[in-house]
Amino acid sequence: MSDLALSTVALPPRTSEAASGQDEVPFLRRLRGYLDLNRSDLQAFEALLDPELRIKKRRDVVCDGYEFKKLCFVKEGYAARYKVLRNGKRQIVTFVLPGDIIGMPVSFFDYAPYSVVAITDMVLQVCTLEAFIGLSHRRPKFALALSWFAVHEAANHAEHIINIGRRTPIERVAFFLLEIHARLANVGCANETGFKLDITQEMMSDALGLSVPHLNRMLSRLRADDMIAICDRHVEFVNLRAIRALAQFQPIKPSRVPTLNSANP
Amino acid sequence: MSDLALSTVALPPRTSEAASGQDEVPFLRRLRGYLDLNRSDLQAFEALLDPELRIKKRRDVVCDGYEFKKLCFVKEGYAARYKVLRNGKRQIVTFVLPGDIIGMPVSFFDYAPYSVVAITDMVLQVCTLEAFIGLSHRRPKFALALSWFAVHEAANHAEHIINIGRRTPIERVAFFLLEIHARLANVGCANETGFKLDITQEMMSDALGLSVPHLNRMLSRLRADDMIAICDRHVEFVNLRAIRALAQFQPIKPSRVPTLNSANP
DNA sequence: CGAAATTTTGATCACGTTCAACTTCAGTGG
DNA sequence: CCACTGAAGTTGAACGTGATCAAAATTTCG
Repeated sequence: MSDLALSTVALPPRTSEAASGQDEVPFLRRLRGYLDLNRSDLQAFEALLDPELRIKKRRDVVCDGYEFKKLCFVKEGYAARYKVLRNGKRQIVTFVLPGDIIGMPVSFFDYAPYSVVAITDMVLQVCTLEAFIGLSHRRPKFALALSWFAVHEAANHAEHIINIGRRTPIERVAFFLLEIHARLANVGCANETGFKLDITQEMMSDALGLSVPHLNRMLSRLRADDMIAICDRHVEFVNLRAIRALAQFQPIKPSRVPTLNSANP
Repeated sequence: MSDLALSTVALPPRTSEAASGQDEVPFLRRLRGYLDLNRSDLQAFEALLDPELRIKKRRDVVCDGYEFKKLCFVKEGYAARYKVLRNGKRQIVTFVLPGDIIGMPVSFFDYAPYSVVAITDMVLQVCTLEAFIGLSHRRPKFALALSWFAVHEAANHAEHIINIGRRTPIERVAFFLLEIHARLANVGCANETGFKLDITQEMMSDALGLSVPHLNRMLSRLRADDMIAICDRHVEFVNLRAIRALAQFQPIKPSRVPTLNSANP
């Protein structure tokens, strides 16, 4: 519970409440998975943020080929990072979930190499990349957190590569569902055995490199085999053990940033 | 040869020479693509390094499931990061080239999520992850460099996802060759229009999610269509424009770390 | 030089794409 | 309230691509 009981403890209960409470924003929850943040860190971080930004479903947040230099911490909603090829085919590189950062990696390039589209209505906390860099110089732990973030992202991508490269379609779909569930659970947006899947089958197929009909058949088969149950976009894992075995799913999560005897310049 | 000319030595012209010279180690070349390093930075970095490590071809450097907490900066040689599935199929997530870091991302997990095998004999510069973290606290620019590194890696993975997800086999192979070439060229290990490809077709097929025979046919076709020429493992792009068009290849490289008015703690 | 690894070629066939039609459902205006 | 629209999900049939298996040719290496 009280991961931050150690902060400084100046204030009575408020701090620890907000610090570890259910109502914390997903991004900070994610950060706390990587390292400890004291109250001063939090204040410094929050000082960077612009007012909350609300994005409508279906809006492109980032456009392939245009400059974009912001970090948008996703508080609510889903997005998809994608690219369309000449032949009209679209590949979704990854789904951006609460606790993820839109602008990672696009803001690290002169021109965004991908587009990002909002799948649902979204709420974002925004700061400029420059501001975050500034913070990183003053408090290196934020730079390290950024590294951990990026590494985590790379590892997720690696899993995705393995998934579409060498798994059969049925395994691929199973793995995908488990992965999304794990990522949502990691930021407190899913329960033990199920989650809300606000993603159309067309998008899933574009993420998994399958055709829509075939993806549909695979989902049907998972249902027929009593692995999952779907009721208006809520996915429930009926037989978690079985589907994990099928997908050969192993949850991926980076270790914490090692804490030395801290900053001594 | 004189990669370390810059180490202690207080000589005037040597420094700037070594700083941008052809003979610099690939990793530092890579770093310099992200940000400026002064002599003091270099010394601090080199102080972390263990003696050079030589690895024999075919050796596993990292083993899936075991702890590994080092950063190995590749000076010479190629490696492959991979995972094998239950059915015996292997997916190569990415090839590790000079200037890359073995241990990224595996060292950021409690247990390595992938294996890494040396494809050729290798020369590595090694330090512990902890030591690098320490340096990052003292000099935040290294933490930022690490972020840029990880982001670059994630972006390369994203390209790989797009490649195997939505490109046809022939485009896939073409893209792959262009990508490897670009990455080698970025650290000075390839010439304008060709490069040494020390990777068996079996490995390529495991990276691209194709069968060996089919990969072979695609390579033949690229040769027949006068896109490439291969002479004992040296690939030459005969018609660079054509193959780029075929692959829809766009080189990917992160912008530089923005320099504010620098560290003011 | 012999053995093993790698590349190349061929024949067959299953799998997943493609294309098409149909269903279901939510939203909208007459 | 119902007809209309468009998006999303579902099902079927036919086709073609790329996997699979097998074997030969070639190269690499001990």
